[in-house]
Amino acid sequence: MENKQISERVIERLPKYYRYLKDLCNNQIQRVSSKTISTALNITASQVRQDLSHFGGFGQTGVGYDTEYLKNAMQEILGINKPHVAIVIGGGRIGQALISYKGFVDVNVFVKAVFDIETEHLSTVSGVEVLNVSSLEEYLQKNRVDVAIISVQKEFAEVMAKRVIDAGVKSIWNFAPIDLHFGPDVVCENINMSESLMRLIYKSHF
Amino acid sequence: MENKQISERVIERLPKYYRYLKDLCNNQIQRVSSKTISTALNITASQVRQDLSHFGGFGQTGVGYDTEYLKNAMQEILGINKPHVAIVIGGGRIGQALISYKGFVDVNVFVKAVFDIETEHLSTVSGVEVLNVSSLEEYLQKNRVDVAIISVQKEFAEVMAKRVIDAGVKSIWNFAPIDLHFGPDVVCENINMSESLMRLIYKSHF
DNA sequence: TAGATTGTTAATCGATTAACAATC
DNA sequence: TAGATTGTTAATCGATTAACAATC
Repeated sequence: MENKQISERVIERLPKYYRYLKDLCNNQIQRVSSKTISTALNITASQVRQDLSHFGGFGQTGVGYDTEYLKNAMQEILGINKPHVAIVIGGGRIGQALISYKGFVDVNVFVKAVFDIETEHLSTVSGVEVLNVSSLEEYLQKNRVDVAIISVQKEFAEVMAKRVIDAGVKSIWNFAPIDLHFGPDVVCENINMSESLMRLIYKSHF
Repeated sequence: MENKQISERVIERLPKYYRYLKDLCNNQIQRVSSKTISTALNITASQVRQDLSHFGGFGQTGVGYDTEYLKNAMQEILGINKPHVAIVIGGGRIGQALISYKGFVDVNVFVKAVFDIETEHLSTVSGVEVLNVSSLEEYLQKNRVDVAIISVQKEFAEVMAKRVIDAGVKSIWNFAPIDLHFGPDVVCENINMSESLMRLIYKSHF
């Protein structure tokens, strides 16, 4: 879509802009300045304008930004204006929490199935199929899946990720405590709770 | 403890060093070079040496690092050599998953209690007290708590965080989809799943 | 000894901040 | 018009990388 290379730093802030703009829209606020955005997000106004200018000129000189317009633009930039289909690999505690996670709707993501080696113990959630991992490849052949959510133990994370990638999935959302990296055409985000907790404890020592 | 100001970038890598060193120790590998570490972690050898040198000289010129020694040093630097007590605020799906999360043991963190406005529906986990939020302040007065884990809806996250901070808690691990910031003597790490998912979808558009 | 590798200083690179002309 | 605020260019700052003397 965009072809300029956007730095990871900027990408990190994009969801924050979106979230804030959604708040403003919900509160019927129609205009906002880079200064106001920057204050809310603990960054500088310069940075806000720099970041946004990577994707185009959304504001009006002397006036600011139209919240509704900028919100919609952010939605498109992020790609969450279109629906995405996800499956969950691993139905343990975290997997279970994920399939009933409310936040998916906000970003237009729909979990369609959960896979595990043992399906009996899994409680069903409406709209989410419960399947055995053995049928993973078959499922992926028949169904379009945009995102595979990995919530298995760290020993199995890499091999499960490889299986879905071999079957054509291009996006991995990984909850196992191991950093997954793949080739250039597969994207991955790691939610590493244990690393986050270590950083918290580190920072608390001052 | 340390008084030099360590940049957020370095802090992000500390848990990764620790994890890798633990792996090496488990595999009975006794020595490692900055080059080997850097390859495993997808960074440069220079960076490894720069990072470690912030905390002292752990290696031996011409030889490398003793894995056991460096692992223990990292453990101390991170502060996870000492046990930390945590409580969970919010017994929803994420809260439930957290109280039975195995990863806590690795970082010497122990969840002692979970608080919710409705305690009946909460299944008990051995060693974890189930309590009503109304008794939060009383509990904090009687028990030492190092970390408060916030897993309530975003509307309640800030107010719950404030309550535990007022009661003396200095570290907040926040799972609500809102960035919490506090004064200089309170540290906070946000696990923002919805932001991570947006970044994943953004990156998948190339 | 020769090769390997550290810790540190200097050079480079990239990201953040400041400044300002354009303009509503 | 005067004040506000954008988008962009230039200046600054900080983090990463390179280089190398020290030394095992």
